[in-house]
Amino acid sequence: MPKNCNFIEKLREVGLRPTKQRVKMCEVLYNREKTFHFTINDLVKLLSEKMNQKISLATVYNTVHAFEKKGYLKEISIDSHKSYFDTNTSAHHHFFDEDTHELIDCDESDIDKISIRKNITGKKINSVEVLVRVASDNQTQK
Amino acid sequence: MPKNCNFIEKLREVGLRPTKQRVKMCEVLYNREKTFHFTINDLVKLLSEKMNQKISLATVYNTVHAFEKKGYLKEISIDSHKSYFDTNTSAHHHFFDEDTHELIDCDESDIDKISIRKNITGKKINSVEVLVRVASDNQTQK
DNA sequence: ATCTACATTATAATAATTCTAAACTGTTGA
DNA sequence: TCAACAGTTTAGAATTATTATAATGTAGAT
Ligand SMILES: [Mn+2]
Ligand SMILES: [Mn+2]
Ligand SMILES: [Zn+2]
Ligand SMILES: [Zn+2]
Repeated sequence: MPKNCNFIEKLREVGLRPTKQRVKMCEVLYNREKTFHFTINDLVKLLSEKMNQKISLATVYNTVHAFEKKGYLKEISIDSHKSYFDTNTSAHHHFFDEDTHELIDCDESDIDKISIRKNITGKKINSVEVLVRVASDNQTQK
Repeated sequence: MPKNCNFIEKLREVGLRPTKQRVKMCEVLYNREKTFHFTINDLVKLLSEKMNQKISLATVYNTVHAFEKKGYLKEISIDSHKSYFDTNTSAHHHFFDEDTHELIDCDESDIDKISIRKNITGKKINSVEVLVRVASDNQTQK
């Protein structure tokens, strides 16, 4: 989603009422250069601290899920104990930094197309995603 | 872990006291032909219903995490809302059936080795795992 | 048999998420 | 323009998964 676009229009296009809470959340999520990976907690903090916007927690959850359903956000499973969301809704792979708990997008050139030779009868493949877990390289005892 | 092995010995080997709760959990987890993928709830149900073994929920959590730390179990992140564990602790890929919420192991021949061309300075790769989400193929409107 | 460190248990506490029901607001069309 | 309605927000309660607490029990050693 480009910078400075009209979030009111965007929301209307998918049938979401452009309430001020939703518009503010769009600003936080999409007025940025790069993909944003976040937890609900990250988002609540950004809204209250950086944006000075008091939004009830229930609304943050509701809105995130509304955005997810409309294709504005994608949920990423990295850690069974917390939900991560991604403003990059296309199919893509991730690095996960186990030290900082940060997600990093891969692009096409980082990982070759995965070829799946297994087939499950009656089932179709919905997605194929790779997760590369990394951590600091601290056994350099030269 | 092979069938009918001596769980008491196995537990001692890694420094876990073979209490009756732990041995019973070993039986449920490892006396089976194939890899077992489960949630804590699945395991509690099996213990109480099938094995007629009353074990406190805290013990099930404690023991699962003790087994995880000792390399008897591996946690799998599939769904941010629930923890899945796997008796197959080797590096391997999965299919996840979104209809039944079942995990299926891939073997070597199912997916080629993944080549990672991205490098993050100061970080080493801990694991590379693929998750293939599948669901029933219901758009056969011939 | 006794001792001690570790394990189990019931229960309370915490954390993430969802529900509820009342108040509020964007949109529509008279 | 503005009443009416449907959809939205909200505070707070409820629910669910998980972890902590502290008393009791037990495996393994002597
Ligand atoms: Mn969710
Ligand atoms: Mn866990
Ligand atoms: Zn991403
Ligand atoms: Zn597995």
